[in-house]
Amino acid sequence: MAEKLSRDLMRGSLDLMALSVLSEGAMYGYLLQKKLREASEGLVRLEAGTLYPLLHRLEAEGLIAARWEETTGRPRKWYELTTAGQGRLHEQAQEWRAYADCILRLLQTVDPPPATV
Amino acid sequence: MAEKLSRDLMRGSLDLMALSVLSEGAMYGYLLQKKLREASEGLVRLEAGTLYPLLHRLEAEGLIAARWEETTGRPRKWYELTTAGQGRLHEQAQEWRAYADCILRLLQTVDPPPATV
DNA sequence: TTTGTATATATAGCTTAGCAATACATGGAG
DNA sequence: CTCCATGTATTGCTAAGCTATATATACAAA
Repeated sequence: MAEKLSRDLMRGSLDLMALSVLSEGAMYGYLLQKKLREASEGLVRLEAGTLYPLLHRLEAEGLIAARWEETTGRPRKWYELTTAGQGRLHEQAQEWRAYADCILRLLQTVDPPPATV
Repeated sequence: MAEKLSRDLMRGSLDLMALSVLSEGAMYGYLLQKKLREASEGLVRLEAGTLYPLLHRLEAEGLIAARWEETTGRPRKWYELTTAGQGRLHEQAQEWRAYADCILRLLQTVDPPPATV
């Protein structure tokens, strides 16, 4: 299992990651947590104290919609992307790519990859 | 001029960016601020209230060393990478690349680029 | 039956990074 | 002389992620 990323590195990208995973389809929190951990190969491990406030915040912003499912077995709160959430996802994805390009360009001058002979 | 990145996006990467720019050579704060802004094409604009506490923090961690230069013109505080700082720079650069790979992989499934015909 | 564990959600409080606002001082241009 | 870019610094605010804690259920093991 890869080492977990530092908390500050993930800051500001967790919204994007959550929206991204949720774009696969409706999901409840605990499942999202596991999916994100698997999709990131263990790099991103959301703690419960991060996960639920995050979901509440996204819901308050109207980016995801929640629905309790209490009939089948254990009660779970299912979330899905709203139209606004899909829009935000694409915006943030684009911003993130620009951001990554910028940093990777910076790092290139610092830590050049081994010359290809 | 490109739009400034959201504050949270940069969080956790500013240390890396500062160390990265400082790896070009000794520099004082105000110059670092400008260099980073130019190198990022305006995406990363450090505010003074971010810049100086950041430098103090890096110095307290022993990653950069400071020296006042008061003889020539305006007094300036020059910083340069320590050996520890160079090590940290390479560590964080590697961590950052892993992080970027992870997110870009996530985004790929979400927002596939237009098919190349 | 009881006990333990993974599942499932939630919140209070702490820490900390980036920022706005403010302060102070200097060099050079007009 | 005045104004502005330069140059460093600090106080206090905000907000995100985390730790710790709380609560409750399904299921398996003893």
